[in-house]
Amino acid sequence: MGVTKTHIFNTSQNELANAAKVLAHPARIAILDYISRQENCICNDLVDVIGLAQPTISQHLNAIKKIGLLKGTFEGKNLCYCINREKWLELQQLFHSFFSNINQNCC
Amino acid sequence: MGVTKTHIFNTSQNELANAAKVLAHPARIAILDYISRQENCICNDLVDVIGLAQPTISQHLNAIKKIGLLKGTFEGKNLCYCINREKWLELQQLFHSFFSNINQNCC
DNA sequence: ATATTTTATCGTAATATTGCAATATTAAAA
DNA sequence: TTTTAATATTGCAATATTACGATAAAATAT
Repeated sequence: MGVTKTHIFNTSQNELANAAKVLAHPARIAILDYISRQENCICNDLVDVIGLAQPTISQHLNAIKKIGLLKGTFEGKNLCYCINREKWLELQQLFHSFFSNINQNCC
Repeated sequence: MGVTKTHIFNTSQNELANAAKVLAHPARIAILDYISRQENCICNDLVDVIGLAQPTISQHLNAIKKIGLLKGTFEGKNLCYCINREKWLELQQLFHSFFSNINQNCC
């Protein structure tokens, strides 16, 4: 026990939950905030900007990457993290419809 | 170690992360989905509808309650869970502005 | 008053997340 | 080729989350 029973929920419920999980840590919010403020792609001031150790930042970036929210070059020194706009809009839409499809005639 | 360093992040980052944390489990999405489909307040078919044990549902409800997303009567048999619309709209706005404030001129 | 029904809490086990030091890997620079 | 700089991976410790059986509490019904 202690493991989420994903199989008893439908795809869109799991999808939204997984997306929310990525946003469920202030470091990842801060990382996305920071990347969004850059005109160009960032390389990595993230460790300095955020204030967490490099391996920790790397793990958070990986979590963000895993759901496809980042694109760019991920090899070597000149790597370049960017928001994947398509995925971004997709998630925006996902959250939007979740928040919109609530019955307003309650209580 | 192993504990989130909330103090190094700002209020709105922590706020959004905490809201996302509530949505970061399919059971809680399913619960909110279900409540939203009811014209009236629900009492508790949730255990049957969702398919998790009663203590587990109770815990999930508590997590949703804790950030103020539910209102109603919480005592006794005739209890009544409802979406707190004010908080709901607040969260909707929170996510909306997060998704909107992303720089589109990247990569 | 005594069931009955409904929800909450406690205790516990399994798993997941967070964080970092140490180390490995990778690619550019010297 | 050897540094050097940047990122990834590994291993581990601390904490959080998820889930449920057992039990308690609370309110209605009998």
